[in-house]
Amino acid sequence: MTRENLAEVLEEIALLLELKGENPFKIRAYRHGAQSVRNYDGDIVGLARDNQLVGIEGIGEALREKLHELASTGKLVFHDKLRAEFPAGLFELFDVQGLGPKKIKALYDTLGVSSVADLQAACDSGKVAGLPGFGAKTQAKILEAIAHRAAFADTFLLGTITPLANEILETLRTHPEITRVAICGSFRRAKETVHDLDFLVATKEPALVCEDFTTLPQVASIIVCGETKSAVRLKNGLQCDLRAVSNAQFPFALQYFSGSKEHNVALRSLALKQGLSLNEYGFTGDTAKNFEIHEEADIYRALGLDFIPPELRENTGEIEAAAHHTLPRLVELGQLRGTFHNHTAASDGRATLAEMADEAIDLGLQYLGIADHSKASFQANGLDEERLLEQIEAIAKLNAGYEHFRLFAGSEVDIHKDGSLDFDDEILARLDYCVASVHASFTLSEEEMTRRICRAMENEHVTMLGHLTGRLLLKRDGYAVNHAMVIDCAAETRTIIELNCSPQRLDMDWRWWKRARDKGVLCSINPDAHSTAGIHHIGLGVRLARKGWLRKQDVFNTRPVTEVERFLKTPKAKR
DNA sequence: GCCGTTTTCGGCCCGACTGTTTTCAGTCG
Repeated sequence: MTRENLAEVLEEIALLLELKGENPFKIRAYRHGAQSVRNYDGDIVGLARDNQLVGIEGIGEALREKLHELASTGKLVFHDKLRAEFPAGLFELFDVQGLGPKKIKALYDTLGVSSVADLQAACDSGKVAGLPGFGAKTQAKILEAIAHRAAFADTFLLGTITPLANEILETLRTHPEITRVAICGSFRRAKETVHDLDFLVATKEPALVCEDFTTLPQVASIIVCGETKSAVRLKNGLQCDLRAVSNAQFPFALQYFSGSKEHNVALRSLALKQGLSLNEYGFTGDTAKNFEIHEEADIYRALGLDFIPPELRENTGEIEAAAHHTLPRLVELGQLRGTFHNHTAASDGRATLAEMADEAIDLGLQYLGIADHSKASFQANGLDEERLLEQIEAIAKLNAGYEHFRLFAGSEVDIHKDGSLDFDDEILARLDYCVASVHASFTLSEEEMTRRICRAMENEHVTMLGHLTGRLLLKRDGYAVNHAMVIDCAAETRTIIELNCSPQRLDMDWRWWKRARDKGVLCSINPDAHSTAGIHHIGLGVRLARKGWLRKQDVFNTRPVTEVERFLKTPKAKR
């Protein structure tokens, strides 16, 4: 049972209750509960198992008991009974854009539609258009949505769509009728994956701008186009929404559309307590006139809050911290002085040592850690002892030629199934540092995997732990591992944990960093670069580190080269 | 179903767009 399993069951209950036409607030409570489970920065599964879910926002008595049953027995009778009322295929209908619970229920009740295949057939035969509340246009839109669903994923990696997002942003910036522009939504909050891009513009000509948006060269089809809002599908399947507001409304809309929904609900209820109603256009209420709002920060200030960086807006304690003026000062890209965990052509990278170093120098870094694979990763052309020693020598030679730059000789050493390492201690001792990672035997039990990783961290030469779960976002889940125990072990053994910022990894997950930070565990923002371009992902890494509440002092590679050298020469116990 | 220095009951964010509607329901964010 994982955190995600728990959250998914709650989400599914919410869907089923929607189909039954239950009280919308009850449905929202289940959704909110799922979100709380996903975002909780602790061992939510263990707490649920031990029936210790108290004081967690959004989880009351009923959800506590249900989560306890689920975590301790692996099933939930309430859920099973609910599920038995509807065919399983009905769930996939929620993936079809434009279909919600009411329409799905109508289709099921009248036409017996219980899967996307049924729906396709019902549309093809024209039966859908004849239903009350449906029509020819609805039927055509459903067919279009089914085709889209088959052709594209509906989720994209933050790191891979960032260039496209910025390209559109720059185009909008040049529009003569647009004065301010921003990307909002989960992109701005640095969620690791996003469903769409939300563009916001300030303009005096909203309808014109909305129409122009639908003619961008990247657009494949138009979803909606109204007076102040339009939405399009790009050629790669990504949906982009545009909202057009006035200059005065812009800060409110920026705040509103940046979300998260949970953050906004909390913010609005806080505003209501102060006699203010907040929406995407401004404040209303008796005291609304007292505030001059020009920037987003002014809205937070009006509510007695410090400015909350978008990455933190998940309603996981940021509003309380902003009220008490205890928000962290988050790490910034410009504070990074170097980075570790980079590959070269010696293993499975593309560039040479010198090329990687030159790129790091161009980025303004003071140092770059090389960490090619070790011999057990033969699929990645891992280095054996002899090749590793040659690389150490090559690095020393290059270092002699740099004036204000240094390469660190390291290795991404495989953690064997039993927790032993792929190189002997004598070899590891020759390195400046070492990243230890799991690359095989993914199917161990959670206990075995946790023990395996902790054993590796106990090694004096293991400086940092690589990609904690091995997950590949949108492709495969990480292996089972107890995060809380690994974090505790990292704290005890003074082992750094990597934030692997390769776009498909972003591992360790941002939800765990606050806990790690509070235990005194250091983070290293590592790009796992396999090419010179790959080093640039440290920018993405910083965004995720910020999302994990990390400050400059929590991130090892913000330290200048001299401090890093001193740190690496100090025995782990004294670090 | 959750929550509370207005409340243990009665609230719970709300606006835009579309399509099928003669005034609004459903979906989405």
